[in-house]
Amino acid sequence: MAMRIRELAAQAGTTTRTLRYYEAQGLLPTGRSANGYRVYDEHHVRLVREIRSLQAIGFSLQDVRPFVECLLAGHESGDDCPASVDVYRRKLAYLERHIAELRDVRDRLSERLADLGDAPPPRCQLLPTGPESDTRGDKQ
Amino acid sequence: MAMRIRELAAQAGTTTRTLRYYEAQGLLPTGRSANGYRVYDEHHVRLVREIRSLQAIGFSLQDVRPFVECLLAGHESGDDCPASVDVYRRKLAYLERHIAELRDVRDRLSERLADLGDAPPPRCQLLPTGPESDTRGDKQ
DNA sequence: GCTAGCGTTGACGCCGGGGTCAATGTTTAG
DNA sequence: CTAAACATTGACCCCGGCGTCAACGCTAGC
Repeated sequence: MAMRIRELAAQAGTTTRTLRYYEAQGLLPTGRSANGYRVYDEHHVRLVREIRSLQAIGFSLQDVRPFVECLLAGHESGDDCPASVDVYRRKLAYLERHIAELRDVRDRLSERLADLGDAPPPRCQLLPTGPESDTRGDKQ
Repeated sequence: MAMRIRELAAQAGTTTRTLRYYEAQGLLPTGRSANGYRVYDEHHVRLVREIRSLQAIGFSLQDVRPFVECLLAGHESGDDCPASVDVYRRKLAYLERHIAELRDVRDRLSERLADLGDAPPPRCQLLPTGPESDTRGDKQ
């Protein structure tokens, strides 16, 4: 089941550039054949898919690292290791905080929107209407 | 009440670099005195504060543009114009979608975390344990 | 032998919102 | 007169996750 980079990209649903980038980030241990070509197999397909799905959930590549190392250490699932679970938990906590904050912003925003119907807009010159009508006498 | 860039930065709680950047983005119409120095007044303080507070809510500088133009058009509040209200509404819609998505992710994540206690981890070689133990015979 | 289509590395570009430096000009206080 | 403290413009740097191009090597089919 050996394959080269283009094939892996196809099977994992990504690009060759991305795979080389993962490798450069230390997330994708890669064998080489005699001519220097990268060689992969179905385990790599699984690994890259894992990375991609974690990314899709919102994990950065740095977040993904523990999962990868867990898989490379021989565990069947990337989240079989405490470091990965930690990442889960931190992400979860971050999500809670973030969701709460966004809700807050949303509430304030919808309140502003609701208030907009009430107050009539009294005109008033805030700035001299633009840079072109230069009626400033700035002698300092 | 005329002031120069450093003073405006202080009053608006930001840096001179940021003010120049806003100006380059067309968000801060700026007068010049005879020596070429930028000249501002209290209206600019108000304007920059408006920009900053909108940014703090999560608006990009592009989002902020309609508010600025609304103020420059002579309205008392930046959200007195339909374009600004539109930005409000789009942001609100975006927030709803985003919050829903994050909640979804959070739920799936906490479910994964909950499942981790159940299944015992059966060992299995996923990849050859690392790049250094090169026991591959890839003659292709 | 030649071309097409793979592969390799290296390097630059992009996006947003500025930080930071450099070289130069101006004003002001001592 | 001079130095400090301000101002100006221009340019490069940062972050993450790649896209894209250049210049080159390998291999297959005709």
